[in-house]
This record gives sequence, structure tokens and C-alpha cells, in this order.
Amino acid sequence: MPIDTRPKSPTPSGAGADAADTAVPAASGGSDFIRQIIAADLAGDVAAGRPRRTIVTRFPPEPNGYLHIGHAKAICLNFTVAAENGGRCHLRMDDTNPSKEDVEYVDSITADVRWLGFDWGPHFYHAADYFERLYLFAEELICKGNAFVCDLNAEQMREYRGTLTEPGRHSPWRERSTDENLDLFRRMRAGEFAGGARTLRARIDMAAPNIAMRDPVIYRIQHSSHHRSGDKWCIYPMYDFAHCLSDAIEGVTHSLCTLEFVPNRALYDWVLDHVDLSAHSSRPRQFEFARLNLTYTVMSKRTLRLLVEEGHVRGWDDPRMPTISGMRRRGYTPASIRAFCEGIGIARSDNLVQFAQLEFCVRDDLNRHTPRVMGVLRPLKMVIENYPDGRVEYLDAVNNPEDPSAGTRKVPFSRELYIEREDFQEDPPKKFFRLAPGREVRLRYGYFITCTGVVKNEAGDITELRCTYDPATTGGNAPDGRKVKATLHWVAAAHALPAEVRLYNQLFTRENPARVEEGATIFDYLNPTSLELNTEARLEESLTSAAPGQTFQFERMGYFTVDPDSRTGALVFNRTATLKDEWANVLKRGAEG
RNA sequence: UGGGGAGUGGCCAAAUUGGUAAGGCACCUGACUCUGGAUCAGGGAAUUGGAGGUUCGAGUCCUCCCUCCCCAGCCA
Repeated sequence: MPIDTRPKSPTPSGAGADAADTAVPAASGGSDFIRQIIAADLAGDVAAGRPRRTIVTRFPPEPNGYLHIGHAKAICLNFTVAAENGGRCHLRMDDTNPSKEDVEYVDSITADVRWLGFDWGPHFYHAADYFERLYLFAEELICKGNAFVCDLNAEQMREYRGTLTEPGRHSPWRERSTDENLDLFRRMRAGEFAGGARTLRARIDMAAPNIAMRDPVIYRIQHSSHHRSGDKWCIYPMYDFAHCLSDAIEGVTHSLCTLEFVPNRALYDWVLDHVDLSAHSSRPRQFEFARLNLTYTVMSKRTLRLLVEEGHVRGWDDPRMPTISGMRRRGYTPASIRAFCEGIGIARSDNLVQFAQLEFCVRDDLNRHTPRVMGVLRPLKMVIENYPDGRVEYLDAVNNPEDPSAGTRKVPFSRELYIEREDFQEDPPKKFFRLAPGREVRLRYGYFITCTGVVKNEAGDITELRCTYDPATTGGNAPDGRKVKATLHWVAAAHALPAEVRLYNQLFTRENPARVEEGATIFDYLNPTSLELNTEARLEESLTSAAPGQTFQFERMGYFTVDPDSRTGALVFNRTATLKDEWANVLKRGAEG
């Protein structure tokens, strides 16, 4: 039965939620090497006269941190590839190391995957739930002479392992009898030995050029309680042993992981080859693809954790973080993240995707689904001298030009307004066609106005603009057909809502901060202006009851979403992304040329 | 200097397995526009890491070389 991949948005998030409700396409256009392999496998079944196998994939996070955009790539791949083939995708906690894991993380992981729009149905699993079966497989290995209990400590084991260029040496405990191994392993389980005192190792080849095959540890003693199995176990299986067997137990057909696991594939296959899998229908195979790297950020869980723990950001869900929760708080939609993951493709070469590609995806989604509103970030007072004092007009404003069904709203207009400070220049450069002395522009949905004067303080700073309006241009159209080169957003001074607006910039100053130079640390590359707090913003009054999670386009300024910190009367917005800005490109070119 | 993986416009990424280098992002130009947004139309940009070789024909096959990434946790 095909899994349901329709997005389900647990958080009410205004326009963003609407965007999320767009169904995941059943089949995406692209055909990467993984999809090709699966198609070939299926075709092979048919050609051989076998029943067409059910494609089963899985997303197997370790609950030791929050999910990030790199995980989203893997999540989208696994879930959509299964759905495209009428198969299913499991969500499995790869929780074999209790010392690093916590339920906090399993909760955030399930919430994030769901928020992204994927549904694992009843197929939610924990490697921990397989501990008993895994243990039995280990005994089987022992009985077959393929595993032994080793008494070497960690340091000794490192010495025996050899190096990249030298083979390792056999452990002195490698030739223990089956009986002794079994006895010792059972006593390991029974808790007779201290943590780290002994290990169970696969008996493979200490001279293997692939270090993963040099008698790898498959069980270690760890006297710590597990977030799921409690104190039932004091021995825990290692990844290489647990993962392939978990895949086999679940009937996973295609086990997709990232490139750093390529050397582990030999061990993945070795374990499956040396254990009796006849009770299980499928023989899983591992395929690797390149992990995602994004410019100006990092994807390493370790680094992300340090950013949180050392207080460089406010938490895992800080809007500057590449975490799913951070991006959600920043205003990214599930649909935009999915579109991004589809857009970058799946391949095996190392990559560094430009942030602009991600931004394109949010803008593309938000543009179509987000209501427009007017908000002035850096207010400059404007007085319309020929507009009657005390008069208030309610003008019609379009909610979303991309979506007529979004309707219109009323915005108050009066004699005193605020406009964006950067929309006025006393001595405008060429190609600046906003407001300047003597120049006429349109106030959106309002009137044509002409700047007639500038008021300055003693320091020479502009504090106020004096203008006149043309009453014949109500609504923003000139009956005589005359044109104006710019349309400015504005808010009525007396009606405007004050708000805190958090403007985010790149977290790091380097395109690839993970590439740390000699003598530096990654934290040397933190961008000191990654967060700009703006407390002077003035927003249109329709935003009074804007609720956390709702997203708006502040016309001409960008996309903004209401932060959970926000309260009526004390609104807080996060800038999701700016609008594409041709004027900024003009300025940049001028600076470069 | 062992093993493995990878090199295609600025960034991603295709190329029906030998048939004459898609597409997206970014950038530029024009049209349109009550968002310098969106939309539409167009454009520049690749001797496919390099050198040889096989072939009528090579991004795809062969040889050699260069560069980058991963592996020496009782992490995943």
C-alpha cells in the first residue's frame, strides 16, 4: 500500500501552513542513480518472473541532536523514492549508544519529519527494540567462529589495529574457544564486567586494507541506562552490527546513506553474509550518496551543538541555524524545503550548494502563498502638507496579487506617514528612482506625492519630509495617465503598530566555514552581524493579531514570520528572506566597478 | 606512500551506456508592471581536471598523471 506523503502541518502557521498543504508530487521529474538502480531492480524482478518486490527504505537518525537541512535531503530521498515506487519508508531511531541519546531528540525528530510532510504510518522503529534479536545474532556469530570476546582495552586495541599503511596484528584473545567466548559474552550481558573491560569483535582480517574489516568491535560494555530500554542492557551493539541487521529485520530493500559510509559497506555485507537470514524476506543493500553542504553554514551535528551550548545562537531552533526547527522558526515552509531537496538532485560528488538556491525555493513558495502587508523597517516621517489634518481614509489594498482569491483589505491613510528611510535620497545617484526633492512617486494604493522639502536636525540628519499629494490620484492612479518611476510602501503614523523585527544574515562569514585554516577555529568565522535587532519598525494595523507561525510579505522588504516570542501589543517578526533586489545588484555592481 | 570515493559553465546536475554537452540556481538584456517583487521573452558563459591512446565518432572505453573528499571511536 502506498504510503501517504501528504504533508501534515502540526503547527498553525498562517500562509506557511497553506503552502505546506500542497501535496508532495507522486513522481518527481529527476532520475538520479538511486532511482535508476531501484527501477532496474524492479525490472529485474519482472524479467526473472519473480514477484515485483516492495521497495522499503528507511530514515535512520540517531537521536543525539536536531535534524538539519542535510537530513531533509535524506528524508525527502527516502520517503519520495519509496512513494514513487508504491513502497514504504520507515522512521527508525538508530539508538545504539545510550550515552549520547535522549528522548528530547526523538521527539524533535519525529516532529520535524512530520512537519516536513512525511508519514511513516505504523513503521516507527527503534534499533533498541531489536536488542534481543541482535544479541542472538551475535551468539550465532560466536558459535560459527566468526566473533570473539576480546580483553584488549581501547588503547591496546588501537595499537593492534595498525595504521593506514601497516596491517594490524591479531588480538591475543582471537583464538578463544567457542565455549569460552559464549560464556564470556553471556557474562558481559549479565553485567559481570566493568564498562570497557571487554568487547565482542567480529573475526575478519587484521590485515585488511579496509580498516573497517580489521576485527571490528560489534558489542561494547556500557553501564548506562538507555532512553528506551532502560537498564535492561549493559552491552550495546555497534553501528556496523546493528544497522545492517535492523535493515534486514525490517525488510528494508534499499539502505540509503551518505558517502562516508562507503568503507562500512564491506562490513555491512559481511555481517549479513555470516548470519542466518532465512527468516527474513529481503537482503538489504546499501547505497551511498553525497551529503549536502550549504554555503555560509555548517552541517556537522557536533558544531551545531557547540553553537547552541556555547551560546553563539539562542538554541537549536535559532532562526540562523540550518536545523529544521530553526528554519521553521525562520519562516521556511515544508514545501520550500522539499522543493529545494528535489532541486539539488542526488549524486556522488562532493558539493557545496549556494544559499541562493535555498532562498529561491522559499521565495518561490512564499510569493505564491503569502499575504502582502506594508511595514516600514526604518521609518522616516513624511507630512503631506495639503492633506487635511485629522482626516483618515481607508484605502483598498490587494492581499496577494498572485492569488486573487486572497481578496483585499483596508489600510488607513492620513496626513502623517512613515516611509522607508532608504526610499529617499536628497542627492540621488543615477538609476535611483525613488523619492528625492521635487520628485513625484506613488504611495502604494494611495496617492502620487511630490517631495517639497526636507527637515533636518542640528546634526544635519534628515528627520522629516514635507510633501504634497495630488487628490486626483486616489488609489494610486493618475487620470491623466502620467507615470511615476517608483511606488513606495508606507504606514499611517497614528495607526502604525510598533514591532521588533529580527533581521538575519549568514551565520558565518565564509562560504565553507567547515574548512578551517591553520590556527583558527570555526568560531572565528562567525558573522558578528548575523542577527540585527530592529526595534523601530512600524507595521500596518491589520497585523495587530498576527499569530506565531504566520508569514507575510512586507511589500518591497521581504518575507517575515511571527516569532513564538511575539505577543499582541509586542509583535516580534523574523525575516525569512529578503525579496530579490535588483537595486541591490545595481549598487553592488557600482561598488565593484 | 594502504583502501575507498569523486572531478561536466560561478553553484547544483543530466546526458537513452560510444553518436556530437539537458535543466535549475546565479548573472546580464529587453518587455510588462501600483512591490526595482512576480511574470514573459532573450542572452553570455564548458576545448567535460590534464596528457596520450582506441574509434568514422569519446564526458562515456584504455593508459599515465593531477586535485579534492572519506577511513586508523569500545561514535553514527
